[in-house]
Amino acid sequence: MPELPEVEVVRAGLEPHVVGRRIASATVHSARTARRYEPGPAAMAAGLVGRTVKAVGRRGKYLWITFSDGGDLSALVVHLGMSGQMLVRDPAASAARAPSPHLRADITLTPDTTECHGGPVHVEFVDQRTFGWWLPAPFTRVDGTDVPVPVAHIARDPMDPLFDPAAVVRVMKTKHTEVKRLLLDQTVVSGIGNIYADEALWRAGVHGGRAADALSRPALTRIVEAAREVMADALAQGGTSFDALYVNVNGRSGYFSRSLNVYGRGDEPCPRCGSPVRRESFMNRSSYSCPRCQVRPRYRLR
DNA sequence: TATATCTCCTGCGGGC
DNA sequence: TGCCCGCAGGAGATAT
Repeated sequence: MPELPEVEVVRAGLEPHVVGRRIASATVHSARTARRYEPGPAAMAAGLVGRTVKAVGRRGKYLWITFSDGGDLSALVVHLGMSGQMLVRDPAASAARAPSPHLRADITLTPDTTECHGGPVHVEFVDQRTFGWWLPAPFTRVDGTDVPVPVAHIARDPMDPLFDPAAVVRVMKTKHTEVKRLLLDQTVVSGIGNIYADEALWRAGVHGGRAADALSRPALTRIVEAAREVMADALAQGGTSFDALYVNVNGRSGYFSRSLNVYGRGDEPCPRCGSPVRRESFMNRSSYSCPRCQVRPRYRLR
């Protein structure tokens, strides 16, 4: 599932192929991909044609393409959801084969600046489970940084140079809710999904069901630092992949799933103490933890 | 206002 | 073999 490291791999992979190129054609095949854009998929596609790409940005799990010509909608925000892929193809190769049944949108770009080398490229948005979306949007300034409006409510992620772990800990300390819930709350700290939340909590030795306001500041700091570490490690290995649902722009998978300590390893021995990893239901999804290293609190919130 | 739960969606795997 | 059900989970909407 694309979390921060996976989205960063996609951003870094996309950037050299699209910056300096102009969108020659665009098609948004799925209304669901354009569900957040009121004018609809056809209008979205029409609005993209002729735009020149200046940069590819990211905050947390949100990706955006910035256009150099300004205008009202100067970014295309892309969220990969659970299964979205941004695949860079050779246009001739794309034309020669049958499109993916899960192709939701695609654009063809041609070189527009002298700094841009090579020929046209084709970018496909493939999304099996259709939780992903595209949304053209203007920029706004938040906390001294320009971000697209749909990203304005998203907190800085642990890979952001201006990320402030102490500020995140201060916010967490005020919340009377499970600490894992806060790790998944993108307005508190962004980029963390179910996999990295479980891995960070395991590294910090804290059960995700503990109330954030009942944890000490050092414990919360340990969790936030662990989240940063685990995502940096994952990024170094090209992201996590369990199946073909997460791939980079070339369609290749990352390797970090081999380094996961607890996520998806129910009943397997904890790498630290050997106790069988426990699987629990949390927020309608699975949580994995070590019963010895991460003692479950006696209380239950609510 | 803060927190918790529901809903959207598709494909895979297991059980019957 | 075929059908049904549970599971996976990000994030906005809705409920408490």
